[in-house]
Amino acid sequence: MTSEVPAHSDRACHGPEGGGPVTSTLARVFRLHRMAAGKALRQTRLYPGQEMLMMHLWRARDAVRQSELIKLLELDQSTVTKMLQRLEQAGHVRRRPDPADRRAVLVEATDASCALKAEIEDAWSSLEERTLAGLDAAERAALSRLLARVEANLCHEAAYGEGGCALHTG
Amino acid sequence: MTSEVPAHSDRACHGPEGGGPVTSTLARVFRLHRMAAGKALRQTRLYPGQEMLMMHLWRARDAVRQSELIKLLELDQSTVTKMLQRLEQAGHVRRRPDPADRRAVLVEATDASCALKAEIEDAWSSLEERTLAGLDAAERAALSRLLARVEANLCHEAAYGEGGCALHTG
DNA sequence: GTACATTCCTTGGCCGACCAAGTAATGGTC
DNA sequence: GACCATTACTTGGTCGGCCAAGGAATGTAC
Repeated sequence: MTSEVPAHSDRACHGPEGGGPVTSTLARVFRLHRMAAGKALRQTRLYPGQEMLMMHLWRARDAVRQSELIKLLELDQSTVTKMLQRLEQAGHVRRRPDPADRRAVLVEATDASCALKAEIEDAWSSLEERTLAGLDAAERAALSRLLARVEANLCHEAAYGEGGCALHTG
Repeated sequence: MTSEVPAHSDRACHGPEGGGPVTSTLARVFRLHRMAAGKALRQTRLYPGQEMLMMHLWRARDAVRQSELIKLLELDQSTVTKMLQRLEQAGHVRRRPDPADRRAVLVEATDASCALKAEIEDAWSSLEERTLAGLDAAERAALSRLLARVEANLCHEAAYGEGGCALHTG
């Protein structure tokens, strides 16, 4: 017994599984969203995913330890390393060794990158709005809440082998 | 020192969002979900994303044109090409030119791959269930419906965003 | 039937993301 | 001090995913 879901509101673009598993819907939604973000970001010369990192850097006005960044982004170490290498190459980020701990690396946004800040935040909120177009406040809250519960489920799942994801959602 | 869960994260595990976190929640949920899927799939030697392709192939019992597959998966041509090359290399897929149209390529699942079918579908429904754990039927339906609406928004975006839309007031 | 456009697929390049393995510094224990 | 585990980051590899550009067969118009 599965999917007596209505899920028939709109079939503009695709339709393979229609009301099928949330799983595949999730994948499609994410990809569409990422693509839209990528398109919006293209003029800023940032690649999708990098804007997240930069936003963390802008928010923390001081230099941030790379390990802290990794925890915040919940990404693999090596992923962040390579992203930072490219962002540094592009002049958006500066890295220097932490004098207090010679293993660590301190990262900060360059002044040049700050010029992008407003533009990116603008693009983000614009995309957020277009993503949620047609949903009223209650529906948005419901979506947010449901996604948070799903996230908690998956987080718990992931935490079984490792120790990660100290997730809490208000 | 006790070996309890550290859980001394100074900040909650939420991203850099002022008030509308759906966007970043979506990203995290998707990544978590994909990681869980990848872990479940590892024993089958399939990589995350490939199972989607294989499921389409298994569903269509006959050979499928690659272009059809691309439409079904809503992925880039080159992405599918490379996935198929790897799947063929791994023996999960067979490709042959379409005699009726020498541009086209016909793809079908190998018999060997069919051994994975049950296992993968099992893993999928299991993951689906764990993802939605704790949500009752109404909540699942609501989530499905909301995601579908979001998808429609983004789909519309992708279709018309090329140069026509220009409706967001900067 | 020749020229043009379209479709179908491949290649190469790039980035995000993972894992696995390795180096370097730090910390703790004896 | 010497030893070992932990932390912090890097490197190398692989895949999924995109774009851009190309080649080959097909379809269409003139």
